[in-house]
Amino acid sequence: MPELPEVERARRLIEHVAIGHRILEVTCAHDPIVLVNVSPTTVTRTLTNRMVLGVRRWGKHLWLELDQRPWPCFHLGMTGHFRTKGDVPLQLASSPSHADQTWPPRFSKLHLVLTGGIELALTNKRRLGRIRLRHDPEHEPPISELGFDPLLDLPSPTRFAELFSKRSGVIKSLLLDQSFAAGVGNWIADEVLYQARLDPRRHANQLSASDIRRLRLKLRHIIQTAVRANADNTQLPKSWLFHRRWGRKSNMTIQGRRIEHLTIGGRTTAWVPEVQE
DNA sequence: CTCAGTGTTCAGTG
DNA sequence: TCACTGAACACTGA
Repeated sequence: MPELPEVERARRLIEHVAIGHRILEVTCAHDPIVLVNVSPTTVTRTLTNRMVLGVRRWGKHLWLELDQRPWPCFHLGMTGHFRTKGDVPLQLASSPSHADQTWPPRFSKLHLVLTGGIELALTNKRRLGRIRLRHDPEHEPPISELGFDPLLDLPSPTRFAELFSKRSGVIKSLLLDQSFAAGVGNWIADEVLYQARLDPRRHANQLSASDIRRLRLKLRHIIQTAVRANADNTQLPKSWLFHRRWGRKSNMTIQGRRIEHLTIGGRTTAWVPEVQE
């Protein structure tokens, strides 16, 4: 599910419920796909009795800073969610509607009971998420291999243009490349290109200075807007392509203009030729 | 029944 | 080295 804004919401949720609390109990699923090179036993032993000091994010990766290393690192894949048992400000709650009352939830991969009676669970229905242990997450793969985070570390206009001049691939693929821009996923890439009025098939090193300037500002604007909305998609501006990119793929329009679909880099790309060509 | 999906990685090719 | 493709991973819902 998540692109940068959803992961940031998960970060805030965990920060809200876990900072300053100690982990009393850990239940970790036996799932060798989600758990990368680590056993459930080791995860449990590593986390039990630890104090949560911080919650950090870079791109779509999330990790906990504990009072003792190694630290747990998470990637949510397409269907990962953090859920909590107990009251949480509504805007931080995981998915807008989770009528699922069971606890711990279905597809739970990690379940933590913290001091103060708070419980936190990581679910992953489709098992594309990952849990890792790292001594220094920022300086070890996979996080060390990520590019800039558009929210935390957007390059200056000059630097941004430099990055583009060095890449020859198509811009849609470049935006999805996590070693270029960490946290951008399929719908954000399409939204940025639509709002910046750029054909997704253009090559990075053939953009003009003003193309690159628009792209940078839209990247920042779209991510900031989605993060301020706490990744509640219903709150995103009505004018955004986001609201119209899915559904039946025929006869879709935005402001009277036809939405077309292409496959670029193996992903469906929604775009509006009249605006972006 | 089939296929695509708010994602990533790896093998193979040019 | 870089860029691109397709497959794999696993499951649900249109």
